[in-house]
Amino acid sequence: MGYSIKTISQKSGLSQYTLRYYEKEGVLPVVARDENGNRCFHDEDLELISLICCLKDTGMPIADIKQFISLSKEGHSSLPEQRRLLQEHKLHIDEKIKFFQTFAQKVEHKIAYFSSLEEQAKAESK
Amino acid sequence: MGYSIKTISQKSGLSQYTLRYYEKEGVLPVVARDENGNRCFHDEDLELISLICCLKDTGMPIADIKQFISLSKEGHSSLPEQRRLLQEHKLHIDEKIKFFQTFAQKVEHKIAYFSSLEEQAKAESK
DNA sequence: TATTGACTTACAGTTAACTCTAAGGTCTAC
DNA sequence: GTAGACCTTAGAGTTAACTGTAAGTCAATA
Repeated sequence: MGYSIKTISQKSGLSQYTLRYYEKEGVLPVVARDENGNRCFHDEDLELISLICCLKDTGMPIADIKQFISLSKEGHSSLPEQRRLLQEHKLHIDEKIKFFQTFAQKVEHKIAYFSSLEEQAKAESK
Repeated sequence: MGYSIKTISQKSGLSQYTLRYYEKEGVLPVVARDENGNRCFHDEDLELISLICCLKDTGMPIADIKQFISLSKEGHSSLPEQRRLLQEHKLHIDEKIKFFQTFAQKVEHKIAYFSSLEEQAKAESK
């Protein structure tokens, strides 16, 4: 009946410190507690944490994630706004992918250039 | 005969603060000076700055960029090592692209889910 | 000649995102 | 009944990467 912070830390890859920090900052919604006052995570929390990690790892600042999460507490009326935020972020990710692809090419060219310099140096040393 | 720090700031998109900071930290090699002691950038610098931005924007920490740049001062003998670092980073970028593509899909699914919830809410309110 | 503007330095301050410490509560096993 | 593992909080400290400030130099212009 619920997961400890240790378990969630292992499952999510976030440290216990980070999980507490996220809750305190409102990046995570307030987590349920057991009879001893210890955090008691559920599957929905884990799912939300997975989404949060996804947003974070694709470059969304935690202040923005916080805003997104605070909307999800407001129920149905905030669905369009939540969707809008995700769509905006999706554009961001797509841009980043293009950007990364361009830069992967650039780095590849640079690598080829270094290879050619090495060949040249080898030829000269003969 | 050389660009001022202001010009380079405009061309590179890095602030003057950042350019000075990069030079001080060894992220940029030492920049030439004019007769007044002012920085005097050249096209090679601009090219190198462009590579540095590329590495930075694809997630290389500036400590690593610094290491890469310090190698380029050592001439031909360090070419293979420079190439190795770039190749390693290229793998990193490729991984990130895959990761981002996966997450773009995940976010897209979430958007679709929100849309369906909105439809449902609309239907219920009728 | 005085002021304006662009530059210089050294160094202090800021921001985001953790990360750790200290002091303490609760449960289980020996 | 105490040792050890787990949890709690408040708040301090850390790290990377800037960003800003203060005090000063220099050259061109009103």
